[in-house]
Amino acid sequence: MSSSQPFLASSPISPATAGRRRKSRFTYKHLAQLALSSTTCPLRVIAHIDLDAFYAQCEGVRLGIPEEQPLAVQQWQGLIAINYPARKFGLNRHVTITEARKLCPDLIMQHVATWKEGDEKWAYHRDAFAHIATHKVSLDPYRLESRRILACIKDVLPAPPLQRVEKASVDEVFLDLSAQIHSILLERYPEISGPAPYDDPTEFLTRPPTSALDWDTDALVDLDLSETEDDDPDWDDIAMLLGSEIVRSVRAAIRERLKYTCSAGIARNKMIAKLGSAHKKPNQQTIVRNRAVQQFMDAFKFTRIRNLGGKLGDEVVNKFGTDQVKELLAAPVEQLKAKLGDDTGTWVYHIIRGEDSSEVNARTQIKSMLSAKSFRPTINTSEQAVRWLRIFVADIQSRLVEERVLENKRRPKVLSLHHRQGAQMRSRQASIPSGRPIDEDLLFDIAKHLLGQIIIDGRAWPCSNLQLSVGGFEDGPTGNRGIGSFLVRAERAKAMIPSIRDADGYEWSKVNDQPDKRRKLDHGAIQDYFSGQESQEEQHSDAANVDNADPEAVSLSPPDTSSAKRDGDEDDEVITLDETAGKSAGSLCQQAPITTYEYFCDACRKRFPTVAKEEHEDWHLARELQAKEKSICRSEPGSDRDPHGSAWSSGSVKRSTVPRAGNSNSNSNSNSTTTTQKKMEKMEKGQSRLAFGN
DNA sequence: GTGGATGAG
DNA sequence: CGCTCATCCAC
Repeated sequence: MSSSQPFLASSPISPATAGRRRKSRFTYKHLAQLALSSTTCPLRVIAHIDLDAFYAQCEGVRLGIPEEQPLAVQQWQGLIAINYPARKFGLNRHVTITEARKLCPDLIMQHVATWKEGDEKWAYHRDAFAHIATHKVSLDPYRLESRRILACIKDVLPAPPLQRVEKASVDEVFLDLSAQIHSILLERYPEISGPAPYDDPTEFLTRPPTSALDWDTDALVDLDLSETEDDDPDWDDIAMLLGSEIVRSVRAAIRERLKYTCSAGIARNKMIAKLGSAHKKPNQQTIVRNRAVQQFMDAFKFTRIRNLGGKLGDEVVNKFGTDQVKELLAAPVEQLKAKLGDDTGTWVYHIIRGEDSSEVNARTQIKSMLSAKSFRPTINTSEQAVRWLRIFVADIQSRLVEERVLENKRRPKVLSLHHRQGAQMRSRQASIPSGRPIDEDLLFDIAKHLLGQIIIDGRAWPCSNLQLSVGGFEDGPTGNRGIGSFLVRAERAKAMIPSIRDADGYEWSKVNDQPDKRRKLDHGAIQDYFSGQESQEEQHSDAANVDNADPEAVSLSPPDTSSAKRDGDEDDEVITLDETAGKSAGSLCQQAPITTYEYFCDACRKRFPTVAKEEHEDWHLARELQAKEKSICRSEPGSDRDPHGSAWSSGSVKRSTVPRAGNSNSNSNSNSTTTTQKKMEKMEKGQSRLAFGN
């Protein structure tokens, strides 16, 4: 119904010749894993989208500057973003503004917005550098644009859980396209949509129709040893191609609706997708097919890989005398483990082979918020510092307002103040009392108190940097809305009626200490729930009434065989719910405690699993914002105006817990890091050799 | 929980 | 560079 799939119409693959000369390398089980966005599925498709010179584009769009015009974003004396036309003149981030002007006399340098003491809002000020002593930078305009873009992306993609979007930074997102692609595959290729022969999920699929794949497009298929290769496409190639179609449509929407260009990478995991998006930069997308992965990686310095860009990367370079992936490939895993520690060594071994099973985290709520200032001439009195605290508080408060107004009433629990004196960094934090609303005075008082503490136990002056931050966000006390309180209620339900536990595959006991696993389970459950419910129309008007379970609703769930039918047995990698799913969905609607599983979306007039609530509501918010978008005229090029669009939640960056070196430099404490170990285990077990080309 | 360190953009 | 944000870990 409302889950739009715009790409079904234009298949680049001609189904004409249905070649079935051989079997696919993939099985029905792999296909089922795809529907679940399993991180070990060899058919998985991940995209990384990266806005081109984002800050510069923001200013260009805001000011209505022609795209070919060289443009840079200035922050005090430096340039923090340079658009592509300007880069042709050899400009980079480290040139000063005078050097820049010399290299490119035509360059426009727009200074970022700033806050001024006493102001209620940031603004674009002329001659900002003159005010460095009294203003602080504000990146709010870019956060706001980032939100609009994220909303646009969420709008063009189908509703969750087919959609999975992770905001990775202000100008980057990851998409897990697996589930969506799965649904497209089933529709386009009925021959694989049926049950497996003999109901055996280990049966291989038939080959896809073997006409020439139209890898065409500006989207680039990349790096292919071609010649010697088996040119027959398999389902992973089809999946990538569909992924590329989706990404192209996402980029087109961003371009048309918001005027931004971006680059993208499409590949089998996050790491490669990200390398892919950086491969051809402005306004292009790159597909890295599975069979091209190693070749693609070979060309890189491994220091380009995430988590290897810092000290860990240096350490590896020093210990192995190279920074090339190609050369490090020769190092046996034992040697890597010996020199880097078991966990890090194993991780490096896999990552340079293109293996990365980190998941795309579907959440986008902010976890902390920070306002900071480096003092060019240092400051020397607490009076000065206090004045800056006031500004920080105003900044943070205004951002909190945006967050909370349109979001699920979350509020920060702790306030912390960091202080730097020379090389010395110190910080103190305090909890924000709950109960009363947060306002500037409250935050300001706490901040002053923290400053007092810092000043007391240490020589504080001269101070070269101050940062005030809030964190420990949690759902507001009023909100029965939100995961947090859901968990509380769920725990209570569990204690009272243990028998309902596990009926549907949830592991209640691990909810609190194992967020990652929890997340994974959630998705399997959600997936099945949705597919089982598909065409149900219900007419509750209030989520609170669900426990009155109208008997009619019980019939909601003949689990849709197309996607919910999964084998169970041996492999615990697959989330298997098969018949249990049907049963539990039924029982969900009969017993009182189920309320904790569900909420009712008024807009959709449907029930959804509570675990999907945040995501679902987020999606609605995105759509609302999009609707508004369409009727908004952009603000005029004037330079002293705030371009304040409506704010929408967004925000958080749920970074995957990635194996970083547990040991770090001084390899004294080279133990610990169990998360790495888990990752490795998962990887070894799941990552199929099928993932590689022949 | 707190404060420092690291890594990312 | 300057400003954010996130995660991990020893304490």
